[in-house]
Amino acid sequence: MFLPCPLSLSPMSKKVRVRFAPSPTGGLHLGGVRTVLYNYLFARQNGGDFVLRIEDTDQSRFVPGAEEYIFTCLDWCGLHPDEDPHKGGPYGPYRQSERKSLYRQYAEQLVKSGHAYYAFDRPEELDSMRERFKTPNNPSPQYDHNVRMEMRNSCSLTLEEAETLLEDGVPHVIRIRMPENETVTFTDMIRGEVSFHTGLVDDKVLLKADGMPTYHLAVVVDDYLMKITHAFRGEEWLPSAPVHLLLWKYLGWGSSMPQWAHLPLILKPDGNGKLSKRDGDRLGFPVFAMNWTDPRSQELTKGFREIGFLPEAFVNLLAMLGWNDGTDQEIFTLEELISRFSMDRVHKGGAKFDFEKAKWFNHEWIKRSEIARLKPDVKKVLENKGVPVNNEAVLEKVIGLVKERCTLLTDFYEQSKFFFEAPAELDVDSVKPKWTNEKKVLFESFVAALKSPNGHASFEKWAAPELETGFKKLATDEGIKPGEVMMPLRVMLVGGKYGPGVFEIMETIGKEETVRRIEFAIHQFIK
RNA sequence: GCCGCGUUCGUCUAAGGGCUAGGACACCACCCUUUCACGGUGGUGAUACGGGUUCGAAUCCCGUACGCGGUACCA
Repeated sequence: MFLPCPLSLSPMSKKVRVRFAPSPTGGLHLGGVRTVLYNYLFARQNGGDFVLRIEDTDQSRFVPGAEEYIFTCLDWCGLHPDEDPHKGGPYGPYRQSERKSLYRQYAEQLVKSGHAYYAFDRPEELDSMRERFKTPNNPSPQYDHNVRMEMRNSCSLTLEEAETLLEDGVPHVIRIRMPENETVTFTDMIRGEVSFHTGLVDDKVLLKADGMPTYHLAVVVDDYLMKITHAFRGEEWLPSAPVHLLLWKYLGWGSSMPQWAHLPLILKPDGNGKLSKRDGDRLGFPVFAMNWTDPRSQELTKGFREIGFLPEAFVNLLAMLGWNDGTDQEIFTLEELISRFSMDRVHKGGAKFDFEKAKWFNHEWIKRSEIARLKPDVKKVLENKGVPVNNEAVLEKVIGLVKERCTLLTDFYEQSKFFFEAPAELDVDSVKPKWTNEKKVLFESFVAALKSPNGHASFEKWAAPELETGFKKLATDEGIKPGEVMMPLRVMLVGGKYGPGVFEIMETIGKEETVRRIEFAIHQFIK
C-alpha cells in the first residue's frame, strides 16, 4: 500500500468516489440515467463508492415526489448508491437543503481572501443594468468586471457603506470575483485539454439572498467535503467549469480537486438539440425512465418501465449511447459493462436518440432472458389487462413459445392472451371467402376424433407432433390439402393470423378448450 | 453577439497515417416458415467544405461552414 509511486503525484490509496447529483424537479431523463450509469460503472470498476446527492438548493422549484421518484428509478435500473439521503453514510447529510448552514462560511472565506464580494443589487437593478449595456453586439450583458464597479457591491462601495448595509440586514448575495485576464485550463477525461479566458466569464452568484448556495458553490463544497475523486456531468456544464476550477483553487483545495468528465448530450432524433420530454410526447416514445405525473398539472409522462422495457435492456442501450468497447458486441449485462467500461472510449459528440434501436435492445433482451426472469413481469402485464393466469406451468410454456415475437413486455398481452381465454372475436374475414362445406365437415370430424380417439392413434397422445400428423392425415383422407385448413384452424384457436405453431397452441390449451373453440368457430364461418 | 464544445452511411458507431472505410438499427430483396415473428443470405447507404503536413490523411495542423451548449439569486 505504501509502495513508491514515481509516475504519479496522486496517492494510489485514494479511494474512487463519484456522485450523481440531480435536482428533484421532475421525471428522470434518459440522459440523467446515463450519467448515473457511467458514474456507477466507473465506481464499481474501481472498487469505489457511488454517492447520490440531492441538489435541492432552489426552493422555488421544489416538486413533491420528485426525490422519491429518483430513488425508485435507480432502484429499478439496479444502480444502487452506496450513500444517499435514505441510507445515509459518513459524509451526510446528502440533501443540500439540509446542508444549508455549511455553505455560508466558505462563501465568506472567499470574501475575506478577496475572491468574492457582497452584492446588494435588487432584481430590478440587475434588469436595468442588462438593459443599459445591451447592444446588438452584446445581447446579454453579464455581471462581470466590466460593470462590477457600477453596481452596488462591496467592490464599488466603501468598506463602511458595505458594512452598514450588511448590518442593516439588506438582502445580498455573494458573487465570485472572476479575474480579468487569466486562462484557466484543465484536462477533461473525455475531451482532453480545455481552456477558458476568465475575463469572459461572469461573476457568478455563489450564495443566494435566501442563504442557499447556488449550484456553483454547492458542487465544489460538497464534492470536497464528500471526497469526490471524479466528477461526471453533462456537457451543458462545461462553460461554467472555469468557475468551479477557480473555486477549488481559491478555497485552497486545489490538490484534491476531482477529475472532470463532461458527457456528451443525448439529442432529439429529428433535427438537433437536447432531447426533451416534449420530443418524446411529440414523437411518441418515452424520455423518462418511469412514468411521471406532474403533481401540479396531473399530466402523465410515460416511462420506459411502464411501456414495457426490461431494466437490463434500458441500461444496456443507455450504455451504448456514447460508448462502445471497441468490438462489435452490443449486448452487455451490467456485470460486463462494469468490467469493460472505460471513460476514454466515451464519445465526444452528442448522440441522437433512436427509439427503433432502443426497442431492438429490448427485443434482444427478451429473447435472451430466461423464462423465469420474464415470468413475474409477464404475469403482471397479463393481470393488468385482466387476463386470468391460474397455471404457472402453462404461463412458463407460453412465455417460451412467444417471447421471440415480443419487442416490449406489454406485447405479451397480444401474443399470449389467447392461451388463457378464448378469443372474443375471430378474424372471420380471412377465412370466410375460402370456407366450404367440405371444410366444415372436416372440422366436425376432427372434433369428433378428438373427443373419441378410437381408431385415431395420433389423437390418443395430446402432443403437438401427433396432433399435426393426425390433423393432416384426416384432411388428406377427406380430400383436402392440409395447407387449406391450417389458417382456419389458427383463426379458430387464436382469433387472428398470428402466434406460434397451431399445434403447439393446441397442446398448451388442452383438448377441452381446443374442442370448444373449434365447435364455436365453425358456425362463425358459415356464409 | 461573445465564449466553449462538437462534425464517419438516415441513426448508433469501428478504423487513433497505409482498408474494397467495418459492424449494428432501420429500409429493400431473397431463403426458411402453409400464420405472425425468429433466423439466414444479399443489397442500398458515410468520412461537412477548403487548404496545408506527408510517399501516403477519416485520422495531424489551419481556416470556413454547420450544429449544439452556455451567457439567471435554475440546475
